[in-house]
Amino acid sequence: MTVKTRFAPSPTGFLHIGGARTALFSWLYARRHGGRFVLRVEDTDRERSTEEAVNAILEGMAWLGLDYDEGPFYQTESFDRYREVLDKLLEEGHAYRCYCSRERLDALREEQQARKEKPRYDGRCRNLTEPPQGAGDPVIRFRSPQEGQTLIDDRVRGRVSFDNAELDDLIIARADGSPTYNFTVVVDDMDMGITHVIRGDDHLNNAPRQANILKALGVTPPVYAHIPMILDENGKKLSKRTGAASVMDYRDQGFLPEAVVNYLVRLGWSHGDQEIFSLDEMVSLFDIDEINASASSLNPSKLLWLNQHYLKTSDPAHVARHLAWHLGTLGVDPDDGPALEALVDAQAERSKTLVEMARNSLFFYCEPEGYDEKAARKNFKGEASTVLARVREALAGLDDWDASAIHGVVEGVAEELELKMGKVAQPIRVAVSGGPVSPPIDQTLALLGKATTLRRLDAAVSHIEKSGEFISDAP
RNA sequence: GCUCCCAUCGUCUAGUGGUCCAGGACGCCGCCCUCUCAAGGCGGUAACCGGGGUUCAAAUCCCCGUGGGAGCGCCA
Repeated sequence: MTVKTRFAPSPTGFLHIGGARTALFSWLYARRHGGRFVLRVEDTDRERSTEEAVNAILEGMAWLGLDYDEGPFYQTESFDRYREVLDKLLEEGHAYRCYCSRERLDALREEQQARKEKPRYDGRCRNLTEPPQGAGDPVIRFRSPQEGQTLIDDRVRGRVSFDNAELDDLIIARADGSPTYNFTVVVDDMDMGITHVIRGDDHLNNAPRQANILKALGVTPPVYAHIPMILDENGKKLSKRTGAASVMDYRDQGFLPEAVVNYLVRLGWSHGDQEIFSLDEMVSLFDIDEINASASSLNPSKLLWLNQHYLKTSDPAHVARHLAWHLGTLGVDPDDGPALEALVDAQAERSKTLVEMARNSLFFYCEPEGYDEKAARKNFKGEASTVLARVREALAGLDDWDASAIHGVVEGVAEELELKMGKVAQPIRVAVSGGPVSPPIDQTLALLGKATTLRRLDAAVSHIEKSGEFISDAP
């Protein structure tokens, strides 16, 4: 049997992190077993479904690299098929028309709640032979078995049993004839030949209803795997207020998709003590049986750690492409500076995110706006201008502008002036970057280029001399 | 309220009756390295929710409690 999984989001918002993991697990399972992965958009609620949401979901999937073999399918395009199955169910007595008004249903629910009972339909129309007098358009309800139990052999929960008495006759088609969720899922899973349903455990309670409908249709239910929820860092339910709820927020915050995917796969799933997984490794190792049954909380610092890991170890050209995008959002032209791959090499080990990397690299593209006050006070003391002037002079005579040559020159000046490396490198750093932090000074200058370096050194020397005069004039 | 699910360091987790006075990772703390910031190396801190069983033996199995979560829509 060929494995076939699906991801079935409803387009009522962006692709959030929990949905992304569900999609990832489904994708992984299909890939692992050489099966197929389908994307199905559950848009039967026309009131709430939007095209923007569809696009946001597609964009999120694409960014994560989760490709699908079939789809995207839209449920709104299968209404004829749902109608057909509905008629069949009606004909065979597995479903019936219900004429109860919303008012009656609301009142019923309230009464039951007041009596501390579980709200459920009381079956008034279950055995009707004719429509009642003056009845409006009926909804269609599934005739749910009233006795016995429904067993779900869930791959992550184990065997879960439900008393059928707990399950009422759910509505499978609205008064306007449109089908509802629990029905369309069943029909689509059946028609598409879905073998494994991997979804959030908020659907666990729907499983017995769906299994019963499938049974009425004479079909064996798929294998279910209900995966636990993802909570925010405080163990609370995720909401839009949680820093990054949408996967696209993670892109905007400077994460690499492979870091997000690696982070997500380890949330609820593990393979011994291994933390780092390439996509290929995930595909060959992933299994439903290793999914944890308990909910997990987001751990932002671990994601940051993973992101830096990928920043450091991925192909610099790949990282460079992402960095270029972020530089662009900061209003910088990535072509108007050092070679990006070299920049990535220099900055990766001091960046947790691409945003951080881009911001800390700004001085390679634009003149620093003044000097960091504290850094200048510490490194631009009187004699610093002499040091910088000497460095400038030595550097000006350098023909091969590369890191090792630059290193030699800077070291030479330090020896000549009998200064420690720090006393020379740090003033240069502040002079060229405007602040106290940059990659190693030789690399920084190599990246910056000779002309820019000399120009900034000159500017720093005159800055120091000017403020030096000012200070010595003071009483 | 009813039904269903869950429960190991702060967090992600390993652990499937003995090899566990519980292992790894992130974070945190300390040391080393060092031109800054980092990165890296080394070391440290920290957990089996509680109570009953079962068993020669329980983090691992069972029951109860407690705590968390989900569902109970003409939403998905």
